Amino acid sequence: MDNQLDAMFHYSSSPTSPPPQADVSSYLSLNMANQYNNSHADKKHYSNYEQSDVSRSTSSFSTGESSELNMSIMGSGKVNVKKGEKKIRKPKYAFQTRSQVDILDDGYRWRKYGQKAVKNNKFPRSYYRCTQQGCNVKKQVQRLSKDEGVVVTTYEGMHTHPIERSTDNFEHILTQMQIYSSS
DNA sequence: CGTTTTTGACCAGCGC
DNA sequence: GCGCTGGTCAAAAACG
Repeated sequence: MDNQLDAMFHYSSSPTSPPPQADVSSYLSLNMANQYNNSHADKKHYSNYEQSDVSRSTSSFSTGESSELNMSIMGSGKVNVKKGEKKIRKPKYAFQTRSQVDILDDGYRWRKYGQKAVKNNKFPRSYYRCTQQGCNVKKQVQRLSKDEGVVVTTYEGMHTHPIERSTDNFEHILTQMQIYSSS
């Protein structure tokens, strides 16, 4: 199989603050869209994201461990993650890749914390979280029931620590896909 | 034995 | 207000 790679960048509200992941985009010259493309019967609530915000500047997870502690009580619900923030707008970076495997190693260590089956999709969606303390980066992987070979990876937040493994950039990912595909 | 995955339950938001 | 969907937690199982 020819390792074709179709990557698309969805959403982006930081005009003056390119995330670390952006370097990946530069490699493939991804196209940026201003709207989050959901399935068909979407609720388009994703468009609620504001522009100017955040993100990295506010979070600064340096001592963000408290955020996790706050969520210790389920009854209290989630949210309230930011102490001084009133609204929670987190940028998402959807990454659509053509691959038979959903485990695209980007150099970070992820811990799966949930798996839910979504409607209109036969395959469940997996939720991952960066294992590094203080790094609240989340990632979710979903496969399209229509095309098994298409995997949508959505990154949320940005890492505040160096990658343990060699970055490899996207080239290595491509190599990985080749290996998996080859077998 | 420590860490990650699995899985069910739960909560919040939205639509009806 | 109820039901559906999506997102998260947490306990136990699985894995090295």
